[in-house]
Amino acid sequence: MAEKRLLLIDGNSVAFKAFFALYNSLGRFTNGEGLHTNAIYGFNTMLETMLKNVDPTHVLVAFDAGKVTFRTKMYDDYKGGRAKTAPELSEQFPYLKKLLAARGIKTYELKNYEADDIIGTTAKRAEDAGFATTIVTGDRDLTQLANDQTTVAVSKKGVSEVERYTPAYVTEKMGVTPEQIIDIKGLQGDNSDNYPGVTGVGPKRAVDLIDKYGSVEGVYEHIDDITAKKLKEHLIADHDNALLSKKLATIDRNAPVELTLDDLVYQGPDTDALVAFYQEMGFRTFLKKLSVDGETPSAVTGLQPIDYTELTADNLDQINLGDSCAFYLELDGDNYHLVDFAGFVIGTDDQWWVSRDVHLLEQAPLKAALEDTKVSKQVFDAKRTYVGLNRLGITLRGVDGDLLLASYLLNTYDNSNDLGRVAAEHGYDQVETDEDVYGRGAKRTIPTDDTVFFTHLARKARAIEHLRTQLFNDLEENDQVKLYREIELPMTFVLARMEIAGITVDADELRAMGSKFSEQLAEIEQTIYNEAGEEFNIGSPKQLGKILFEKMGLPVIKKTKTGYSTAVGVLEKLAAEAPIAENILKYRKISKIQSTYVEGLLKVIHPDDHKVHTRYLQTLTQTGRLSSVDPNLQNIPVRSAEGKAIRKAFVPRHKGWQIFSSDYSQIELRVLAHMSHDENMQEAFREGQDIHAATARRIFKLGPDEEVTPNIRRQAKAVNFGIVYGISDFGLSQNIGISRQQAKRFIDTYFQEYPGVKAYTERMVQLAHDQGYVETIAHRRRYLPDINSRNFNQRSFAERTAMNTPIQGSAADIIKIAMIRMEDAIKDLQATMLLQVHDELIFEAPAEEMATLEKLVPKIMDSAVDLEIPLNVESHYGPTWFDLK
DNA sequence: CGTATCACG
DNA sequence: ACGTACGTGATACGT
Repeated sequence: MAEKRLLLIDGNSVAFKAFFALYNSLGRFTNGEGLHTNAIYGFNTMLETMLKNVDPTHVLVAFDAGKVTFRTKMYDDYKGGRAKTAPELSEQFPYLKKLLAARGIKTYELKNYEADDIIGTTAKRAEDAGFATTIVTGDRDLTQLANDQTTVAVSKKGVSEVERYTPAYVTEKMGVTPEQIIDIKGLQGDNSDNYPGVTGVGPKRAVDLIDKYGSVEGVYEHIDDITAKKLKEHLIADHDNALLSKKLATIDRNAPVELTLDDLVYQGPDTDALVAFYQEMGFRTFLKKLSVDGETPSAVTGLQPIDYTELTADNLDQINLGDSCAFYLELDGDNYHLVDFAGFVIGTDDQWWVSRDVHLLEQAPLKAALEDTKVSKQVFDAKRTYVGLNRLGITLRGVDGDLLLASYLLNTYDNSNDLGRVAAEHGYDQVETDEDVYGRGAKRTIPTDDTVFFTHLARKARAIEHLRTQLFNDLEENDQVKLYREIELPMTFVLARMEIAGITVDADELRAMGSKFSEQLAEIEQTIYNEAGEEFNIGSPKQLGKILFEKMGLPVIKKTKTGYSTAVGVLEKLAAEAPIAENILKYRKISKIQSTYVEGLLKVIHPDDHKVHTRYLQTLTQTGRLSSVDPNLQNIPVRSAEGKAIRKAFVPRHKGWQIFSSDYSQIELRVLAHMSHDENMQEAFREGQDIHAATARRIFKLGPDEEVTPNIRRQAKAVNFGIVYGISDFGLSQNIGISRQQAKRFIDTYFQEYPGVKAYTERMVQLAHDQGYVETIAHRRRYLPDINSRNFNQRSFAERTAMNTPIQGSAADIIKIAMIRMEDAIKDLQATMLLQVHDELIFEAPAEEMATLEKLVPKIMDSAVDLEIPLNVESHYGPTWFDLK
């Protein structure tokens, strides 16, 4: 290692990168005063890694001085048209400088010059003085500075990871030497810095030309050797542009930088200043890293101490909870149906009782308080708490506040299952995350140290009590109190009871299917090996790709990031000329069913009750739908005959009982008809028409006597789906295998025929722009920050979600309302509601209740909300989930 | 731990 | 010109 090592950092560009790398977590990174800290956090992460890796003797962070530089004098529009820096980022720069000062790192900016030029100049001086230099930047243009003594580390997508550009690596990666980077930029220009280059020359042609002729000047010396006519014309016409662009791209290595290398000596941080800074920013993790030994945690973490009392059988009677308390049941893992209990905390008004012995909860006065509707409980994740207590024989009642639900409703991105995280998102910093206290992944354990564990529990309870008012005020402000009180909170207990009920799965049936599938798999496997001429792992896309496209020489239809695509669409195209493709598809289908459904389900059948108990995640999706895990019972096969057979194993829990199911037909299109007020679409639903056929008549302009063929109905159905998903001509064309132009004509005609729908899509996008979010009929919100993104993809995605979320989310609202009313409606029956699959509810009940359910369930479902058009519900029942008729 | 694939609405 | 359908979860592979 060289004796003198210089670390040079491009301050603006790294901060920018850090800001966007952590942009999705913008909400999580704010300090007590509401200052955003994501860029500072990311920058500091980068600093820690680079300081460790480079171990520099000298450090400098260079910043841009302002908009006007010598380059803007050369070219007025340099960096013109750039959107203003986000205020959430600009506000962080002063603090970034404060961080650097505390770390003992020099910062520097120079009027009329950019950070690049300071770096280029300093790097050159360092080279002359025999330094080894590392430049850190987010901007690949700086790789022009790479040479034997200087490496350019360009930060990758995350901030702490960098790609190190040595001259050899520059050539490998970009196809030219570091010195030639500026020639490339000269020819191709730079969109983000807003200078033009030569028309028609992109990265590919630029590299070709520079490879051949060495430099921009070289290209023009040999201009007559260029045979491509158009290219030559453009080169001649844009000669001035090319020279100017090259100049603009060239980093000035002789800028009047006043700092000498001696000014940059790095002696490490001022620890006191750094601790103070981390505290100001609320950087807990960084603080922890600083406190190696000796220091008391509270001084470092900024956490106030907290008092608590350990409960025992002897002091139980001293508890006084009054009419309201906070409660947190700690479990040793995610699956609350199975995992061990770890302890609990209960209390109010800074009186916290804690214990590891959950059986104390079964005794007076705790059990009574937990079951008393008049003692209002504040919790975090009521469903988890309800199921956990149920295992102890306690029925939780009187829950008034669920912080997790409230937080999710306020912002669907705040869906962490960790109280500490959620608290931090709402600006409360007096509780650590479980990850901080218990560790992560395999290393996660409940601490054996009572003080550590109980302190954390007490802080959780205090956080629940503290945050309650704030979150409820926010709900009120958003007009979401009804959504919380009348939908999500009651829903959580309905779901808890469904999860506890579980659904019976016939393991013998599954095992029998499993052996049949194994035989089939063995047979197909042999056929495939014969066709391929060798044995290989069919389950490995990589090995499969080699066989199909290299050994067998089949045409490559699509590529993925890492190699050849072997997805269904590709194999279907290949099937015509290669029978192996058909067999692979068959193999895939069966092995999917075997591993995910036969083996997967067998693993989670509870040995005592022969049931599976899923967990519905109520605070995960961005639309308000539920999701189902461990196992996922919302994706049990139905579309293929082989897969559907799995449903034979889902049976009622008693002999003589039946499985009963009701589903909304086309609920999303009906919601669209309602929200868009489109008269034509509403008419179709009011008259009970087949909506896809009706759409087909309209977009294909069929006369009254013309027949809707299955094929045009299928196409119309795809267009209807497309509309719901936030249509694009490309997406539609891909889906039904037509040309993009054809797809565009379909969409145009669709919007002519359903003008209300067109207006709806435009209205939702506009709304998202104006208020930053869209809403469902029950005021569920989804924020769409990307709606104003300069990135086309991100913006387009946000626009499609703006159209889709109110539809999908309102449908989710509707079935939730139905489920809550359903519990009450069937309370006198033996029927039990078991599953929800987005637009479908599944029950088990004695055969003699079928007739009742057939009337009752659809009635509750279709009257859940009052829309401008009717809802339609269809019901089926049978001895297993497979045989519904 | 990320990627590809495929199961569902 | 950009490069796409919306919302999920589980499994196997390979780094």
